[in-house]
Amino acid sequence: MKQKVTIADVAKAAGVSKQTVSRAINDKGEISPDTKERIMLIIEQLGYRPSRLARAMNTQRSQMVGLVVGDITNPFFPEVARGVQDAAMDRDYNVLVCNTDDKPALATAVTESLISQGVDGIITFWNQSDKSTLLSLGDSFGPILSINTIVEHPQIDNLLVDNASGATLAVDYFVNNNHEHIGMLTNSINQTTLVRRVQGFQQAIADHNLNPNYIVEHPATLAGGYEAAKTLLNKYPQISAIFTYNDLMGLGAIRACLDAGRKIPDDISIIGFDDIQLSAMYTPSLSTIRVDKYEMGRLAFERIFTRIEQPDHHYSPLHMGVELILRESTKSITT
Amino acid sequence: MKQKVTIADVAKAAGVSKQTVSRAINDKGEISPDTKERIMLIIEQLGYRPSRLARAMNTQRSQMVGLVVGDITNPFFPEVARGVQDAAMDRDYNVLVCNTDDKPALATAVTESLISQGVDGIITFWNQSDKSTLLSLGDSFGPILSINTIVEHPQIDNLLVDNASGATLAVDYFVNNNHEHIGMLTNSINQTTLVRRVQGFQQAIADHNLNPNYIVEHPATLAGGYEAAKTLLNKYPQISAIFTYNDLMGLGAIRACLDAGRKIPDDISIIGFDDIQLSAMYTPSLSTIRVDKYEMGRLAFERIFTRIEQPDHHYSPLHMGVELILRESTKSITT
DNA sequence: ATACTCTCCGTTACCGATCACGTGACAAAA
DNA sequence: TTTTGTCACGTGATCGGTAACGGAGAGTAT
Repeated sequence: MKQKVTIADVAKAAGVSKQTVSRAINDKGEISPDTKERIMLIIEQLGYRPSRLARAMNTQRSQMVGLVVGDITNPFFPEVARGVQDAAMDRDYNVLVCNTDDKPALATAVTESLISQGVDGIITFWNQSDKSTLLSLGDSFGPILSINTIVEHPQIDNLLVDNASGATLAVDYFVNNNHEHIGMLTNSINQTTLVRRVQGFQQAIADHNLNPNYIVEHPATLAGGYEAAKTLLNKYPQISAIFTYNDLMGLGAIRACLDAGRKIPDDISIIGFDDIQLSAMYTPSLSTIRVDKYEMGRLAFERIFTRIEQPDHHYSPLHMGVELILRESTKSITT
Repeated sequence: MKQKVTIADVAKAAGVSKQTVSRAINDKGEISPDTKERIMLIIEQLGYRPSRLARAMNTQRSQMVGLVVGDITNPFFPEVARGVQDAAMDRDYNVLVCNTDDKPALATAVTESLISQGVDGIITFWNQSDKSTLLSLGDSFGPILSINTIVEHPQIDNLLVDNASGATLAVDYFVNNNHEHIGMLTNSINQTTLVRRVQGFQQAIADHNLNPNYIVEHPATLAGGYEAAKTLLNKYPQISAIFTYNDLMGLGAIRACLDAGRKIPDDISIIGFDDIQLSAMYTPSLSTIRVDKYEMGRLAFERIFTRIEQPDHHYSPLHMGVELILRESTKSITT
């Protein structure tokens, strides 16, 4: 039992060659409608499922892509993953998902594993400054889409979130609403994404000639945001607005403010980054810089797919815009 | 450029046969330490990566498993996925993740796709009453782990969450805290998980001779929970405790209660199900029946892995216990 | 010296598809 | 009648590994 039906079985049952069966299932080459119909019927009866493994051996296309994320349980990633998966399904591709916990060693290991597995392309959140590994993989492997980290390589594509613009949006909003002491909570782990958000923040602060020293760093978690906000408010009580590295920190900051007896948004305004689902449901809900994560996933797959089809074409980097979403953690002055 | 290094290249470079190289990388068969070391060195130099595709052709093991979930953006699933992925990585396996949106047609399609892709086993949240598809897949394919739906088949394993016990825990808690009018919000989509939770609830209610009519059904979302709770409270104002199908509905119910001017937990107590991350962070935080999702994922993979290694052994169904987590949405009477 | 064992490694076939080419039948054109 | 062409399908090689088996050479027992 359970011995799988192969193309040879179908061929024998239909009294034709394997090649003809292959033609029938792939709609390729010359084949008479009669024969094809007959073969398809037999395929149905036998429950034959073509092996993509075997097909991949010849075509050098496994119809799989790898998706490398930091941690799928981080609310940011599932939406991206879903976008990738949906786009992949449209193209009859499957997606292998791996986590790195933002550890460079793990990132390298899982990526190698994916390549070994035979994926046609890899979408990776490469959130580390070291690009050498990626570059050599670009040489030895091929289609890679690097999100967040710009890598110059003929086989590597780039997708970038407008992190700096997001920071500018937040700071400008604060300034327009008469905030003069604006703080930021940043991630203590050095990541390319972080750098851009912080630099954007600092640039915007400088543009408005404000005090640039209200920065505290902590792990980018809810607890980290809580601690960071507490520290910031203790040190600089005059602060009336906080921009956070991501929404998790923003939510932690909200709790810290409330626990410290500061009212939101009357005493303190807070803007996060990413717009994870939780932010809209929180009490009070968190204003944030939205990134369209689902669309990002779809875009990422479409690009890597195009690259797989046309490897040597030149592609320009993809940019994901951001959007300021105002909710209960900010209060606009009435005009 | 980019032409992949094959085992033949390594063999030629080392002046040995492919078989010997194979022996070197797999530590299998007789090979002298010298030769092996020499080959490994050349592998390193050439940047050779064995193709799992090719290996899979012979061994009939792709070292991939499929994970079929309802929707990876549903906060319940990422943790499960992470558990599966971590356990898989320990065994040098990769995981293909697919979504079904709980649509039977999609579930069948993605499962077929996974099999075609060559996975060694499939872990699926098969949340529909129709088992025939699963049974025939069990015949024609092999190792499948069905979560939530019991399927009797020599090739299919089962993993069950103690849904009924969870409901009992909730009702018993309510009763012990002097609640007499206990309602439930249920999912309007008919799923096996739902049935068990509702039956458990009804049984527990019956055991305590309480009114079993306080049930309202709506989609199992935040908005659905909101509407359902509103309806329930309008119809039966005497209700003082609500058990919800899942946490999302529970959170929606909290909002509805607050909007209706009912205090939580003073006027109304609420218990959800699943313990998604959001529940602990909400204001007020939601009491719930916790399911250890990460562990569930790990267990699921370990079982399917064991099954892959020993297909014809008999395995008993796995049970995941649940736990009552008390938070701010419930108030215990002081003893 | 012969036979036997044990190491170590090579040869051949094969996994399940596809690709490039080859072949036979039949019809239209010369 | 021969040539040319087209259609429909078959043949053999191939993708990159592994399983099964076989064989050469060194060492040991008879």
